[in-house]
Amino acid sequence: MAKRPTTIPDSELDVLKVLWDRGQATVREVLETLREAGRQWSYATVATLLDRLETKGVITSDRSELAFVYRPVVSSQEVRQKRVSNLVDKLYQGEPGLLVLHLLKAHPLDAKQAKEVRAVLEEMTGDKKKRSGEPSGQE
Amino acid sequence: MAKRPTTIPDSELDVLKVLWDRGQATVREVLETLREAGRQWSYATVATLLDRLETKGVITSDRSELAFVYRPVVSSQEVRQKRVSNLVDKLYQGEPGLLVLHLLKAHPLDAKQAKEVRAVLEEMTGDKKKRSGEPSGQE
DNA sequence: CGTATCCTAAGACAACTGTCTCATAACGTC
DNA sequence: GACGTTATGAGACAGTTGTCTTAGGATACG
Repeated sequence: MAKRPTTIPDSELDVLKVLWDRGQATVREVLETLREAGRQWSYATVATLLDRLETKGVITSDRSELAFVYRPVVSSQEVRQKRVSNLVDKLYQGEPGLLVLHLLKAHPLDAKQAKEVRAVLEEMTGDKKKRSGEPSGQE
Repeated sequence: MAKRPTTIPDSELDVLKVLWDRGQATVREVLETLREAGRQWSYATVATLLDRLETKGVITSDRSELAFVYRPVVSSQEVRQKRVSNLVDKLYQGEPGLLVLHLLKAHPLDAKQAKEVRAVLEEMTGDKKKRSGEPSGQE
């Protein structure tokens, strides 16, 4: 049977986010960070989550020190990309535009972001030439 | 321990989508529709999925006929809304604007949708007065 | 050395997902 | 009214997720 695609459940995502933010961290550091953010997990829970992430190949660990140091292997970009695609496919008939409209209608943007969005739109329609080689936007 | 929030996994979502499309359907009808769409599930699988959806309160069944007729209770809007919120919270720091930007950068819209988006933006920034009474977007 | 402390390993365990098998009840038809 | 068709019901079963317990190894420091 076809191996299910690697999926990152919510709890693992919370852990992964900490690694994205700090670049790397030990179990305890992740734990502390999450504690501050309100997640009341036990040490073992965090360790398990990190372990599962590593098994999935999403992060690696440096085991040369006593406490392993974990580091992300995939970027938040990649994960976001995947989640968004999935959402669009499942609920927006594969039409990202529908999701954009939905978002704008449901949550008004603040002025700054509205301006940014408009800028992107400009570029898209005004500057028609396909800039397909664009190296996937950095934020 | 707090009951986990009602979640609709992908397979159930596929079934639910059929109900949204057709308004209502029996197990067999759902099965046929999914078959045509390429989903090779057994009758029992579809029945289970419908059953689980009903348990979750997402759909209801009319049991007066031999074959139960299932009908959605929650709209696609609601489900979409929830999924999007979750995505934004988990991966876009609760900032819908970031997701919008991401979407626009990653997938150019076609002209029609671009225009629509612009229109929504206009309304948002130009017409500042809170028109909160707007009857929650019909598509 | 002794013992408190921190770390990982192993795995438990219930709930949820993905899928299916089998039993059994209702129906339609000759 | 017996037979094949279709339906539901019950539940099996492996894999995933959410969370933790317990055991045992390494470290630290008096």
